[in-house]
Amino acid sequence: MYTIKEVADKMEISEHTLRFWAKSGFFPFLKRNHNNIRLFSDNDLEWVKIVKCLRSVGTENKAIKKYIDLCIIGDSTIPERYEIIKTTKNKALQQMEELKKQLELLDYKENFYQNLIKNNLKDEWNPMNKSKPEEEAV
Amino acid sequence: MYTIKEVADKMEISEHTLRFWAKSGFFPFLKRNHNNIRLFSDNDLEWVKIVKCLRSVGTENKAIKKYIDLCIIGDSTIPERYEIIKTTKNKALQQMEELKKQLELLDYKENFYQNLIKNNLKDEWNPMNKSKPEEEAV
DNA sequence: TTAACTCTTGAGAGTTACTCTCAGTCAATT
DNA sequence: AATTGACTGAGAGTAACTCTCAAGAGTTAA
Repeated sequence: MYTIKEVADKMEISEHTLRFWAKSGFFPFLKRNHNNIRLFSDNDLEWVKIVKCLRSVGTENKAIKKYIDLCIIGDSTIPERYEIIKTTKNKALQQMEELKKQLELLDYKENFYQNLIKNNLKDEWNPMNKSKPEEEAV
Repeated sequence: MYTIKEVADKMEISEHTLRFWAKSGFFPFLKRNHNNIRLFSDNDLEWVKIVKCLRSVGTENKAIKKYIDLCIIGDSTIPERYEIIKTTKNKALQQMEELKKQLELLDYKENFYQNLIKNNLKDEWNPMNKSKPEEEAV
């Protein structure tokens, strides 16, 4: 059993966020001790993991709650949960592609600046820069 | 020259967001026509591109404004801009790793549900499920 | 054993970055 | 002349945190 702080450290999620998620109903089996303090079981950690996963792919909290509720309902909702996971996975793959594209731009910019620095900031008028250098030097 | 709607379509950013970014000072050279309507040049599109890139990697708007301002100041800020790009790139690479990790979990879940469905939802008591199936079936 | 320190709690205010609504302007079409 | 459609700014609304605060336990140090 783990305190909220331990879970926060272990999962790299702030205590605030964990409390917020708990209040949102994301950890339906989370128990408290006699002092009203939340104690996370290993099973609760699995819920934290899946919530973190869904959030990191941009799933809205409302949709996460829906998934959690489907889990609680039980086996009859397995096909629906399967669809949600598939959709989420596709979203993640799309994000991967987008991130790759942005990394290409960042690579380009990195090289661009590196060259300027290597040449002692003197090639302001390389082909990248047209009539008004300061407008182009994005 | 492009209207805000054309840019919105081309770049897959909402008009609202573009106006919000414009008001935030992210497009310092953006001009208007005689009817006060924003007209984006190809150069303005480059600014949209870099802002979209920085945002998609989670850079705060305040930090983006700072980068834009450095661009406007000119050549003396090249080393600083270079550092920003490098830091941003590292952040993007980290996000890539995180996304890969989450994709593994989603793959696992996908297979898990697929198996349940293939076996007509009958293997509720496979090793994944302990004493209380509904608590484990995350 | 009292004081200091740490961890936790809930309530609620504050923040970021949109996102949307609305009333109004303007140009072009019917 | 009336309608349509793109655009405008101001400002309200929203999601998901993020932070502050006062209060209450338990642990440790003098």
